[in-house]
Amino acid sequence: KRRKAGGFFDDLSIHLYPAALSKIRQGIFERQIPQNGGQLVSSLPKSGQILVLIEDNAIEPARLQQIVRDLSQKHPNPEATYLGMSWLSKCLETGQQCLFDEFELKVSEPKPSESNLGKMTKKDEHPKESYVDRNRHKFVCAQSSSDEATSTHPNKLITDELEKLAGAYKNSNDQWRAFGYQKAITSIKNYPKAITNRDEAAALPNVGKKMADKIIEIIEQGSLQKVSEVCNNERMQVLALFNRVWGAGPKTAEQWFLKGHRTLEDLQNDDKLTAHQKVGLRLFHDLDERMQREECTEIYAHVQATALEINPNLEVVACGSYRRGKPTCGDLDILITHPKLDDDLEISSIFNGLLNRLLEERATALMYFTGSAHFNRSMRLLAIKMGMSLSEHALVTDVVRVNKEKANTGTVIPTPTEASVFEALQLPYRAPNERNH
DNA sequence: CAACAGTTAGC
DNA sequence: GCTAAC
DNA sequence: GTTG
Ligand SMILES: O=c1ccn([C@H]2C[C@H](O)[C@@H](COP(=O)(O)OP(=O)(O)OP(=O)(O)O)O2)c(=O)[nH]1
Ligand SMILES: [Mg+2]
Repeated sequence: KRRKAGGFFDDLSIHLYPAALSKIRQGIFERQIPQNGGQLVSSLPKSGQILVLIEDNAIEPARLQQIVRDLSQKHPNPEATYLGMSWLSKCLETGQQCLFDEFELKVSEPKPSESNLGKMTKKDEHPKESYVDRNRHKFVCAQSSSDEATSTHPNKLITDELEKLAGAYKNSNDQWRAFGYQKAITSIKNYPKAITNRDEAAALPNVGKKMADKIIEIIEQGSLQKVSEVCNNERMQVLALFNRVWGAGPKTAEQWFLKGHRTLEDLQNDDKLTAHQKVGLRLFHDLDERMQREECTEIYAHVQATALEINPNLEVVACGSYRRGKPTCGDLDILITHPKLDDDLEISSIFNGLLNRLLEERATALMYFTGSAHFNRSMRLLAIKMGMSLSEHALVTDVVRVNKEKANTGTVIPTPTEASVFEALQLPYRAPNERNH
């Protein structure tokens, strides 16, 4: 492990560019470079000699060129040298600093024949559908939510059992396994017939081999062995209870359990609660219940009236499950905006700027706050696949992601209405009550 | 084997 | 930076 | 957990 004197990377500053670089290779290189005298640089400096290493193993030359071009524009540094990662591999193999020669990546202008214009004509000749165009209909945001198929559908026994596992995994900090279960459960709920065999199950979207086996076990045995193994123990029961405290999640629940806490009373006697958790405990039973829609209507009327007394021009909209028409609501989500038309010279330019944003962001904020959460995640995932990004602030296009990180933040698409957001994503419009996913 | 949404706030 | 919330 |  000790740093060798006279290593073959002595006095070299090296940056590993993460695009297309697997975590395993990255780990190896991050250990090897300092061991041989090199200096790892985590961010790109504006000046000074630096070697920028880019994965060139199994990557299209055009993509490689694009990365080099982007880098030299975003982090201009005349003393930077761009090299393929294979140079590093060769150095490590041969135990010496190899010549840059064929490994050096030069910044080149995109060839006119490869430009967008060229691509467009090529596309027109072969109107092959893109991945997104072929799969857009599979996103839940492209479909209307089935109005409560959830309580009556023919595979209820199966989804009830799987939901127990999904919840257990969520409560124990296995969010992605829980996410996988949840997607499978949604597919099963939308399937109109009672499932009878393994292939039928595995044919459903987001149901793989392991899930299909579980489904068959539930059909044949009436229950799943795994459910009792995972859920029926003190730890899981206590985690489920603690996760219902507002302000506590899987991590805190686990800590509390390890500290020896088992009941809400134990928690109340803990002197290390956050402000949120104290509220969560005090209102535990209140927050655990959902309100009737009618109660929300009353609360909304009160909030709206109060807001309008302050400024009669305010727009006050009830969002969340209420706007989606649900008969019960966990809370009431209210979006307040200001329908500003012209800059008001009576107030500061900073405040005018904020009011303009309130107007520009109204539709994306309304989309976000109306949900459901699952619907939002689906629509945001579709945006990613289309090279865009959707948040409560804006829909942005031409986003370039390098390993999920945004390398280019893109351009805001104006979206004056909810319908314009659906349109930009080439989705059929869905009214709020069709977003109950 | 990486991705599975994107943001804000408390501590 | 981690954790939790929306 | 499933997918590409
Ligand atoms: O993880 C989340 C949680 C919420 N939201 C959005 C969608 C959701 O509809 C809205 C309000 O959140 P809330 O938790 O109140 O959900 P809800 O849909 O109103 O359901 P509930 O009846 O439980 O309040 O915020 C998200 O985008 N992501
Ligand atoms: Mg709500």
